[in-house]
Amino acid sequence: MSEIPNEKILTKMEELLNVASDYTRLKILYAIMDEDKSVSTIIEEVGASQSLVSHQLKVLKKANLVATHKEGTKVFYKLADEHVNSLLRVVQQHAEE
Amino acid sequence: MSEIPNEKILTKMEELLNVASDYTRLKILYAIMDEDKSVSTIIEEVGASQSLVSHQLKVLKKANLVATHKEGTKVFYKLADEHVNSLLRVVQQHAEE
DNA sequence: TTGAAATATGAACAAACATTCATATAATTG
DNA sequence: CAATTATATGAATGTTTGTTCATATTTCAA
Repeated sequence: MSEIPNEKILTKMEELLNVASDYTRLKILYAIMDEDKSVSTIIEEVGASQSLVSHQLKVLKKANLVATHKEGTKVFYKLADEHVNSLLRVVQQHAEE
Repeated sequence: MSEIPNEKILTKMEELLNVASDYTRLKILYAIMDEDKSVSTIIEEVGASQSLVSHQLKVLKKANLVATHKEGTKVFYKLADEHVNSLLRVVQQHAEE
């Protein structure tokens, strides 16, 4: 029997889903799925404005979906863990049918 | 290499995630995870108002996350397919760590 | 140190959304 | 039919949120 999870878990789930449920952020997540990339590269590949990408990267970071490291003036982003991958795969499969 | 999915797929993914990313709707989805239940039962188990549950059931139905059948005056809701289960499982696992 | 390149931040605004309250519709029973 | 139970709908509202524009910060090179 799958009971309804407690409030804390549900709120966390809501947060993760909320952060993932945006067109621009989804694109960003896919862009850095295989290898980490600099913000400028992400901007190119996603095709959104510098400001928008930066704002959304901040949202993703705050929710711990992505991690960063710096190299000179560049900042590289990558997926934080494997759960994000799994999530995207499940959702994509659903969307493709 | 995982390319960024096309616009149509991304929009569908965004929609699914959006619909799933709400506290009340998450509770509803869990309530009907194992067996279909009538609206009144869902209201009890979820602990939200009649109107709210009804509104959110409509959202879930429109997005094809749930399916219904009628018995007399009662309407029973169940999860539409296995993807919804998988999604909830993946997200819950992420939230529990 | 001046300039340029890369990234972040803040304000502003329209659009989307969750919830409530009141009311409507549908089915059943007496 | 009248009354009751179960569910749906619509309007109203306060809040959240995605996006843009303008500006700030950081790092490095000349």
